[in-house]
Amino acid sequence: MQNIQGEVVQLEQFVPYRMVHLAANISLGLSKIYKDEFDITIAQWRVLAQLAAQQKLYSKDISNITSMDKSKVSRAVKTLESKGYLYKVTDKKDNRAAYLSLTTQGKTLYQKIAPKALQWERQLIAVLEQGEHKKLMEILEKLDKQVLLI
Amino acid sequence: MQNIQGEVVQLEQFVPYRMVHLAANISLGLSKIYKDEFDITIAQWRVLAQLAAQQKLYSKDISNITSMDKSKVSRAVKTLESKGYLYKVTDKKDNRAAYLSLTTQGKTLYQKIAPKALQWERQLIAVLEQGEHKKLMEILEKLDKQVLLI
DNA sequence: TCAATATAGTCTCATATGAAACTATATTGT
DNA sequence: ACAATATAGTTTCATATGAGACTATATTGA
Repeated sequence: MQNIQGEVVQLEQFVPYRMVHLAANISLGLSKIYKDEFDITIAQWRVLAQLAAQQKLYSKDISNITSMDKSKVSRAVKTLESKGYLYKVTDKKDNRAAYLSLTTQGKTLYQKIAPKALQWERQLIAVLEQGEHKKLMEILEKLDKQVLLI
Repeated sequence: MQNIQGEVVQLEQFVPYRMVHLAANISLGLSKIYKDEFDITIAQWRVLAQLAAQQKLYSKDISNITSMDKSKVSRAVKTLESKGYLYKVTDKKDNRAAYLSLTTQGKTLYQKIAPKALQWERQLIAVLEQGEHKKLMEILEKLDKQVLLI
């Protein structure tokens, strides 16, 4: 039986692995808040958060901004609408498209979730030293741009 | 209609979102290599990589190390076995368990994938400045530990 | 000893997923 | 004008997923 020759991927030192692994754990931890306390999926939360930041977006915009595919956005929007958290208004200039906006109920939901999400984030980054948070954001920014070019 | 009051989550500045978003893009980019060129899923690749680093692991070990649940590992192992990339040997001390090892064919596959994976990683981190790679790994390490405590 | 409990790994089931087909509408080029 | 093409958003379909049931085996404690 031959031994492994040539280059070896040490998964613990392999950036993609570490990144994906950490993200999965973050996603799992944070989604507990959405799911257990508010019965909201991560996709739904993202739509909610985008609309909280900017009223009147097309589904397409949300899809572009968040990199979620349009099926996923469509489903999240449908559920949020059925629960009364958002409403659609067909664009008069283009009958295929519809602007999405949060209802009062949707904004209220957002206001309940947002502080808890931020609190969770604070607990997470509490472990970082002075300046590391900013450094992390810079690095993520760079990698975000780079990954699209590979 | 009320405006959004209180704390607002700026998704672009929200560490969990940025992390998960980047990881999804990394995963997508890298998986193209496994999938298109070698017809291997990410889960299968992880099993392969763990066994390349350390022959003779239980499925349970791989599950623990990689944080993949046991169903996922079981399925990945089953497929890799059916393709002749690994084999099982029942543990004589415990008939429930089996050691997994790569076949020669499995090692060869690994040797083909590993350099491409590393090359992909090099392209990714090429965008980082001096010292940022190391800094990133330190931060990921800290966050990894912290996320389990929240 | 042997009943109760724990564990390794597989399988089932209900749900989530993305790709691509599809519907309806809009835009472009001749 | 109108045929060809493009786009917004929904739906379908085949596959992937995790939770938990399940089988077989091992360990613990009375």
